[in-house]
Amino acid sequence: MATIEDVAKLAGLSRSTVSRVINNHPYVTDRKKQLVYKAMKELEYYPNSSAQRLRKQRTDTIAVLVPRLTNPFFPFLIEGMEAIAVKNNLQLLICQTQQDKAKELNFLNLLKTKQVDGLIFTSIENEWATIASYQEGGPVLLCNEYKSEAKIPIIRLDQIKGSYIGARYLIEKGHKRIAYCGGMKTELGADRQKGFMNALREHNLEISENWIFRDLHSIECGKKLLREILAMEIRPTAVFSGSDEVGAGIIKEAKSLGLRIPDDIAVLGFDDQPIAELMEPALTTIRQPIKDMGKKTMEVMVSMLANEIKNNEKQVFELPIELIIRESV
Amino acid sequence: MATIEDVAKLAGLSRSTVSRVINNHPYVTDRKKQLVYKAMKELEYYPNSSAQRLRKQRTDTIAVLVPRLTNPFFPFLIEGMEAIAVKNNLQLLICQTQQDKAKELNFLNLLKTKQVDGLIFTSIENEWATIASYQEGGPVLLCNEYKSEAKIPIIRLDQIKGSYIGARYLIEKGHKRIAYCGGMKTELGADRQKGFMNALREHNLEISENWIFRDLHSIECGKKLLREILAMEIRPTAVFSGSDEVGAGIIKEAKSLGLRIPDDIAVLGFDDQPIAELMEPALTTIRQPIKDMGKKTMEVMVSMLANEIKNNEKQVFELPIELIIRESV
DNA sequence: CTGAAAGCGCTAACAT
DNA sequence: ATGTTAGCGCTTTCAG
Repeated sequence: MATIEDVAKLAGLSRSTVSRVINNHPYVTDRKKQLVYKAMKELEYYPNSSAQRLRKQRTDTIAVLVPRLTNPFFPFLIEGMEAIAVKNNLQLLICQTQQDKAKELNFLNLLKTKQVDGLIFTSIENEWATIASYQEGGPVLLCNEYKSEAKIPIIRLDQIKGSYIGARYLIEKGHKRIAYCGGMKTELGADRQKGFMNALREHNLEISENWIFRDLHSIECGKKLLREILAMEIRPTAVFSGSDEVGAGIIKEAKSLGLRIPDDIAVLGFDDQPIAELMEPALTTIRQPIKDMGKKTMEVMVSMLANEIKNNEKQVFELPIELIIRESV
Repeated sequence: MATIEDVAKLAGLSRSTVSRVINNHPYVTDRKKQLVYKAMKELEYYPNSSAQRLRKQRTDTIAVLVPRLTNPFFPFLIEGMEAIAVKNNLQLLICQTQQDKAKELNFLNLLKTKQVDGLIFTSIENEWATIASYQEGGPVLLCNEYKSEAKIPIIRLDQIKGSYIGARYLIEKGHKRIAYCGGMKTELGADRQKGFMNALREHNLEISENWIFRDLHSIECGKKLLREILAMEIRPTAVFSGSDEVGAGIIKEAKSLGLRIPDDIAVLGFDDQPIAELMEPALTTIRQPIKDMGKKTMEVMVSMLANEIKNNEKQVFELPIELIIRESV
């Protein structure tokens, strides 16, 4: 493989000049520029990116930590991020944590080993205190999930409001016994539950402990949840399902058991993913502006790389969330 | 940031020795090893990956070109690849071509600039002749889509057989007028159509040109396709839809127009993605062993990196394909 | 078993 | 406007 030296020799110039044309620096005569181009072409020269990175102390790469790509939420989020990244000549390194603490920590080393210039969390597995120490490696920011202790930019939705309007809608439709499905390990999960509870409290409704389901994410989980509900003596009449996947599973299982939706049981989704609209009945759900959130996140990252936004300053960017009314409630 | 030099000084040793312990070389006294570990910890030292790459002339990274991550087929494929990659200390660089020729070509430069050691195509936008010249940069292989001219390993399914068994099943169910949906730009698309046609020919059936649909991929496309079919004078009674997304769109639209499936129109999907089972009626489809294909692909890549499989030798690995009978046919 | 030294390929002062 | 030079941080001969 040809090196910059080979190009310089063939063009009869110095390495510096070749480097200048590679990097589009000014002050190079057109004539010499052509000479360089010709030599590069002749030798099929391509700059070695490791050498460039080592020398420039910059990789123009951003790590994006996601739990898994098979959850369609994240590909959409990435699509938004990438749209802005390409405009700024940044490359994304997509890292699947598989919800594994050790893997997440491992990916943080990308920052320490200078393999990436910045890092974006879209989910958080470890304690924030553990993660915080990695910040020296470069800009770190939070998208989607968040920790209020984190002194960094956060791009998120108002989850309290989201679940509040969802729950209120269920109540307005006459439901008094509503099951809730959502995690409590994350702050996002806690906020969602808070919003849900706020709506219930406003209407003097209560929720019994066994109507609360934790850590359900998949279609299968939704099916199982429905079966559990059906086995209860006092059954909820509606489920706040926390994700469109779980909601879809509930609907699917309900129908195969001969239940009518929303008459026998109402289902509210979360996210507004493609399946929401495909279900029969179509899933009423809470829409998150996923792609916009991705875009905004990358815009903030770009600003941080340009030092326009400080690394260690808390700053919350909140995007709107809305209820999409279909047929399942 | 601390460098290897700092660690060496603090430990009272040479850079070479420190490097040896970083890379787990034999022949380092335990005592000195401990000294090094202690110093590394004290200085919070992490090796600079650009420097390592430059020196080792290796990145332990494989580029994976996919059209887009929002098509759920690809996240599953990647999941399979990654399972094998992590076991072999390889990192994946996931690249979305967005089905753009120029973007695809651009990603090929990752090989020339030595940013990755190998590259995997899961879709192909450019002519093979254009792509072939990039092979010098390192192992290149084809997964899912293929070009028979390509003199490299190919991991694929028997698409001719897949669509043949699908079409035969439709015929066995009594359908004589079957619409076909699929691309012709790729060899994969051509093979699928070939298998489909084979089945028709065996049963002396014909297909009229306007029952053939091209380049449909999304749910929306499926909906539109159904409307077009309904506007025809002589309507097909079944659709070979080429993907579960398109199939789902057809079903959704059919139901909202009050048609019964499969009585009024039968639908056959392709892939067996999660939505296939969720649809009402559930989608009969042709299952591709996506995850296994990903795994096999990465296994072959590992062999190529170890020079166990030659770079420029054609070799086809074919995985099984099967019909999943549900309710839509 | 350990250290000295060379150099991977590139860019950016600095000098002219 | 161009060339000279000094590294970026690391690994790997080679010697001992």
